[in-house]
Amino acid sequence: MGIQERKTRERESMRGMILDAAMQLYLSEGLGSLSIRNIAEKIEFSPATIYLYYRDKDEIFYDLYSLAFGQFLAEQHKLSGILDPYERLYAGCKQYIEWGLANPKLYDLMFILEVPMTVIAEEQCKDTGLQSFDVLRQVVSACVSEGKLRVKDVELGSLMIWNMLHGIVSLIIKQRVLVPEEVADGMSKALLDNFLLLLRR
Amino acid sequence: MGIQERKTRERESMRGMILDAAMQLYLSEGLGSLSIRNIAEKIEFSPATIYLYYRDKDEIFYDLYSLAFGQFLAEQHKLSGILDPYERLYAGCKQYIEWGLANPKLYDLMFILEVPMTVIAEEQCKDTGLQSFDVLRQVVSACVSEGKLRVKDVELGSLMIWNMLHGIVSLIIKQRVLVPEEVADGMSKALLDNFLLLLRR
DNA sequence: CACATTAACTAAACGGTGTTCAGTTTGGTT
DNA sequence: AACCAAACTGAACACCGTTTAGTTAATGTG
Repeated sequence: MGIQERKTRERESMRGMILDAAMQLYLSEGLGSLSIRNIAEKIEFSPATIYLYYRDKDEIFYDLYSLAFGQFLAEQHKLSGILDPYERLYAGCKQYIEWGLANPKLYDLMFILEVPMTVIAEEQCKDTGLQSFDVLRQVVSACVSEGKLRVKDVELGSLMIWNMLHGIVSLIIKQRVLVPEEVADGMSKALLDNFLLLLRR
Repeated sequence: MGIQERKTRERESMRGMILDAAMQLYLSEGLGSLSIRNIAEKIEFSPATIYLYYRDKDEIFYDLYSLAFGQFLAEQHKLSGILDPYERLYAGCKQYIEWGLANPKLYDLMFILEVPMTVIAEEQCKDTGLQSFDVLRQVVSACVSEGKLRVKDVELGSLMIWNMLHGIVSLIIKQRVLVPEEVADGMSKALLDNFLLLLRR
């Protein structure tokens, strides 16, 4: 058992090294420089070695996706202490936008890039996505219960909010809304405020 | 002059062939198969020949982007006959979503993918984007003038609408909202209706 | 018509990519 | 010391975008 455990521990640490190198490379050099060979060079192993720990590049990519999602969810979780549902909703939306604008590459990974889903990972991924959406749905549900939102259907209302948040973040990130970086924050906040004002009962 | 014209005509027709082949390849096989070599094979020329008509792959990519945008704008323009501003706004939004869901690859090109902007193309591209946004801004402005929308600032209001539309389309397209294809249309319509109901005065 | 010039085109190469596989090195067990 | 299995890698394959030198075809000119 001890040996088995050590083996899996070593294996996991190697996967961790690979993933770390990949994330560093992706964040600093961009998607174009995220190659198996570059990762290999960074961790000072041969490219072939990576394939002993990851089936293919997609699997690494999926782990990057999970990593990003984990960071995001951790941030969102910090807001769970806010008791008033509407306050929590507002804070969550605000943080969503700010986090997305502050971490465009991670946001890309989570919501924009084609994450090549392995059959195995697909369920897992669906879960991660749903988990995140559930947080939103619950807070919206609470707001509706207190009669604070002009929302008939919780599902549809939550989706609408998410759509708006994603629209704001992704169009700025992808530079379809051309706005100086220092203005983006203010503008997106104004958009959010106006939108939630419409929703508020 | 006649010769000169014929030359440019031939040149343009060659560019057209390349672009056609590229678009066909992109639509049928996806981004991964859109390679210079594949395009060359399709038009039965050597890969090097393509570089006599296009500086690099990015320039082809930018032309694909323009082509997609042109199609989209043509569709939108068909609605300019609708006189009532709110009707026109509603029809435009509905068409935006339907077009996006029906042409996901083209939508990708226009609003999601990193279009590598050449310095020359950048202004042109900004124009195309602004032109499209202007259509929206004008109709929103008209609606506001008639007092039909709860929108204080036309700019912000237009942006908000676009953000919502883009959110709806892109999250479905990128499969972050997992919904069977036949349901997507109905759901997105419900989202749009609910949203515009909030906006309507 | 014959020759010179120019335009159109391509074969081959360079350095990059993901991935595979035969072969070597290494560490632990008998 | 001999063996074995695990860890690792060099070299290759088939792709990619792009460049360059060189060939072929078309044109203009005497």
